[in-house]
Amino acid sequence: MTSKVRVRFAPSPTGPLHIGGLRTALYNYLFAKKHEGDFVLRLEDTDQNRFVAGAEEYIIEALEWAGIPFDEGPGKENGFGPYKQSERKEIYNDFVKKLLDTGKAYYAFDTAEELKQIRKEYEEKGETFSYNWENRARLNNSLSLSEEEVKQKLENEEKYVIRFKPERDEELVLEDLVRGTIRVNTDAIDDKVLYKSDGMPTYHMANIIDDHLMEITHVIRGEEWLPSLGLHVLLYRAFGWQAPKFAHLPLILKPVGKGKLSKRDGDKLGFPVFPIEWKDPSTGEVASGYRESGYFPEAVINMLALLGWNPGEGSEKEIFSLEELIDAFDIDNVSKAGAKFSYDKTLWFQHQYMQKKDSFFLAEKYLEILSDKGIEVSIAFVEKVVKSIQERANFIDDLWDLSYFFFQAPKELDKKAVKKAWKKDTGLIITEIKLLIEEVEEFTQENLGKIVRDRIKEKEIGFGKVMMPLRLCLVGKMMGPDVFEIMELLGKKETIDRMEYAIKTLA
RNA sequence: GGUCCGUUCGUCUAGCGGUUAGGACGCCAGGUUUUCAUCCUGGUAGCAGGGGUUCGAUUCCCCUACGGACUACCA
Repeated sequence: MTSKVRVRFAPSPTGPLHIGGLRTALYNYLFAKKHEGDFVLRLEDTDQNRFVAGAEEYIIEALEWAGIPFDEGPGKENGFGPYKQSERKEIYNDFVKKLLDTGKAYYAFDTAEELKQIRKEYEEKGETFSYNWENRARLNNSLSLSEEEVKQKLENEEKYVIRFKPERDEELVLEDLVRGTIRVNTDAIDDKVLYKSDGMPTYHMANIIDDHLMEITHVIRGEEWLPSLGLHVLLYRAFGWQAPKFAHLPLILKPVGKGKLSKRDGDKLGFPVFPIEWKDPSTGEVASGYRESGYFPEAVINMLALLGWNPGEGSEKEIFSLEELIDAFDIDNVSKAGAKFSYDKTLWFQHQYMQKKDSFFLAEKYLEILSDKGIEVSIAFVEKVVKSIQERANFIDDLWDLSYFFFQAPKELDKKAVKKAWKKDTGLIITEIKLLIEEVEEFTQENLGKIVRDRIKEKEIGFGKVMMPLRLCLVGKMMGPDVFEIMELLGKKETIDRMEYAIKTLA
C-alpha cells in the first residue's frame, strides 16, 4: 500500500555545488537507498538571469565523482521528465490558473520599482514592508482593483505577477522529520510571488508542482527552507494534494567565525569547499576541489555523512563505506544544530582511507607519477616501496615526498643532518660498516640488521653513531623508514655506492 | 526589527530523569621508531544562565542570553 520512496535533490544550477549541497544530496541518496527508493535529480533553473554555463554539468559530474549518482534526472528519463524546470514551463500554467480560479491566488500589477520604493519608505520608518493581508488591499492588484480595471490591464498586456493568498489567521501545525512539530500562523506568511512577470514560475510554485507530479514522498533539504515550509504546505492544500514528508537538514557552518560555510571560505582558509574544481566561466577564477586535491571520494563522503548525522544506538563507529552508510542511515539521527566544518577531521578521514587502500593499487598510481618523472622501475619494486611508507601518507601525491630516495641517490646531504650525525670519527666507522656489509650474502633487512647491530655491540660504538650516519648516507636527511629496510630495497650495490659517496663528500 | 530554528569538551558528537557525562578530531605528555612521520598509551577540556516540575534534572516546561536561517518578480 505504501508508495515507493522517491526523493529528489533539486539544486539551482547557478554555480558549483559546495560540500553543503553535496551533503544534502548524500542524505537524500542514503535515504532513498535505505528504503529501496529512487533518487531524482531536478534542476531548478527558473531564474533565467542566473544561468551559469557549465553548472549543470558540474553538478552531475560531482555526484558521479562522489559515488552517489542519481537514478532519474536529466539524461535518465523515467516517465516523470523533463527534469529541468525551464523545460516544464507549460506544465505550470494550468496549475496557476486553477489557483486563480479558486481565489487562492491573484494578479498583482505593482512593478518591481514601485515595491522597492515602498520597501524603502518602510525602512526609513524603521518598519518592514510585507506584501500580505495587511497591505494587499492598498496595492495594485486584482483584489484591490475592480473587475473591469483588471480586465483592462490584462487586455493591455500590462506586466503582472501572480501572488498567493494565504488563509487568514490559522495556526498551522507542521511536522518535520528532524525537528518535530513546528507551529506557524498563516498571517506570518506573505503573499509570495508564484508567477513572475517573465512568465516563469518562482521556486515555490515550481517546487510544489514538480514534487507532486514527480511523486516525491520525502523532501530532504537544507534548513534555509524551513521558513517557507508553511507556505509550501498551504500550497499543497490549495491544490488539494497530499504533501510529502519534510526533513530540514542543519547547515554547515564556517570553521572559524560566524555564519554558514560559503563558497568563498575555502580557498580563503586553505581548503577546498567544492567536491571538484570549478573554474568560473566569466572571471576565469579557479576554486579548488577535493578531487583535484587528491581526496578519495569515499573519504569525503564519510566525513560529510558524519557531519550532522550519527549512527545512533551508542555506536562509536566512524569509518563507513557507502553500503554501510546506507544500512545505518536513519533520518531520526540527523542532528538539529548547525555543524562547523572541520578541515582537520576531513584530513583524518582521508588518512584512514589512504591506509585502507590496496598497496598494489597505490603502486600502480605511483608508477604513473614515477614514469612522468622519467623513472622506469618495476611495479613489484614500487609496491615494496609503497608498503614501506604507506602508513605515513595522506595522499597519493605524498608518496614521492616520502620515498623519492628509493629512486634517486641523494643529490645533497642535508646540512642540519650532517651536523647532527656526522662527527670526526664517523667516516671511519661507516667505512668499517661498509666493509662489513659488502660481505653480506643475503642482503635482507633482517640479516643486515643483525650483523650491524652485533658489530655495534661488539665494538661498543653506540647505536646513534652508526644508525644516524647510515641514514644520512642513504636518504640524505633524517627521514624515512627503517634503515635496514631501505638497504634491502636499494640493494647491495646502491647501498655501498651511497655510503662511499657520503664518506668521500664528508671526509 | 519581525518570523521560525537551534544551544553537551576548542570542533564533530553519544546521552532520550538516577552515568565516575562516553567516543572522535585537535592539543599536551609518555612509549615505539636510537631519524621524520605513522602508531600505541595516557592526559587536557563540556551540559550557556536563571527559574520551575520532580525524591532526583544534561535530559521535561518557561524566561533570558547567545548563535543561525529567512524576511526578492534568487533559489
